[in-house]
Amino acid sequence: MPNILLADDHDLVRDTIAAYLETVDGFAVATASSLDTALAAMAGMDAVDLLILDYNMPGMNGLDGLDRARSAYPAAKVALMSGVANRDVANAAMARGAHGFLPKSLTAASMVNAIKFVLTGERYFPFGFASPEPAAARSGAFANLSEREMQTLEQLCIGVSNKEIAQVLGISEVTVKLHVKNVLAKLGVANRTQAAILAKERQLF
Amino acid sequence: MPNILLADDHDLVRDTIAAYLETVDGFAVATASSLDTALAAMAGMDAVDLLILDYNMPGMNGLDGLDRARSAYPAAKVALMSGVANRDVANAAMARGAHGFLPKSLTAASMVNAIKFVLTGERYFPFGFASPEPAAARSGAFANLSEREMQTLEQLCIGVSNKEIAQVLGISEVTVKLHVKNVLAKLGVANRTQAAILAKERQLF
DNA sequence: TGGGGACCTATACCAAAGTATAGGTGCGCC
DNA sequence: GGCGCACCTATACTTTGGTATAGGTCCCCA
Repeated sequence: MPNILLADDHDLVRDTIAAYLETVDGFAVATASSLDTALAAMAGMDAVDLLILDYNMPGMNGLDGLDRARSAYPAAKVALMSGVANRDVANAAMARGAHGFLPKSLTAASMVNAIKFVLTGERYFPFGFASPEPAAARSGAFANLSEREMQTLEQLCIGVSNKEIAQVLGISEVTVKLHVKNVLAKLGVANRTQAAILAKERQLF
Repeated sequence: MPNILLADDHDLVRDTIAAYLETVDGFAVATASSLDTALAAMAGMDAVDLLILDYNMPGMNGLDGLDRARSAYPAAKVALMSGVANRDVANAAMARGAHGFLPKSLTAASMVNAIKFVLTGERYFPFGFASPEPAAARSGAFANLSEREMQTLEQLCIGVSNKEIAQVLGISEVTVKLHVKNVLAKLGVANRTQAAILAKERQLF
């Protein structure tokens, strides 16, 4: 029977989640309303399998609270939970050794699955946060690019010169410049570097 | 009892994984050695809960095979498996609707956990692929960059001109050019675009 | 006390990038 | 046929990027 400590300063959120985990899956769930009370509570408890910390909670101070919890109780798994789920925060949390990142946008069922997953020793990272809005990738400005312009953009993402692009595509350098100019205009960026960055961030190439 | 179809052209890999899944967790595992035989096999089977496709396998043709499988059997969950696990491929696969990406670098236990996770309806994405080797990120060439050079690189990743960088850093454009030149040399790239791409891929900014 | 490295500036030069204008072909569509 | 569009080429030009060389200050460390 897994032992869970859930720390969140938002009473309603904390209690409802705790109740759900207890009734639906029989987890033993203790609660706390701040990082300090959570750490204090762990001192008087049996081994806690999983500590769930709200990212916005007194005492957290960003991800410092994560470090404090991990160094105080290295044996416990620690997952971060956040309502204002930000991709960078999620990445940083995982990089700092969190065992999971639980956005509050998860469904209750998914949260239980994620918690179970973490309890098996795996690290849970919600896919939606790995690559931001993959649906929007080819949409928007990228949609109006012609075929040649897409090919040109692909080369831009390698960082090669116009001359090299001309060789690869078998056209003159002048034409490449034309395509590049059109790409920049359609994407609304100022130069080839920005175009490459934009395409890279959208995971196009 | 979950029904799994595992398709991989590498006989040894396929059979050992299948045997492991069968004996350890009692999954019913069928196998195939190519995409076409896998799709054909599904036609004659009871509902398959999970289809696991090797990324490098006859008939896959990159991620086209994933699309084929998903459109042929929309009800089945589809996970991709790959030995030459590449972050971009993993992201692209998930963006195209894969329910999981299983690098062969996973331990057997982790793979089972991941498969169970996918079978619950969640989407599994190995954390290590979300931000590629965060440990190695600042390593290598990036380590020898001086503070100013890092600041310069950060600006390069926005795609701004030398003149603008000069304004932001409060130095002359000539000095910026110097820093840029040093950055390019230390990173071993030919121009600012490649430097920006490299840093972006390493998730430095 | 004398390097050495990070940092800054300057002049000069050439290559590359980007803009502007003008024109040509082929294709589909009304 | 005429129109628009994607595509190609060309000349001419300005701006930016990148290299080379030379020199300066500051600070740390042997």
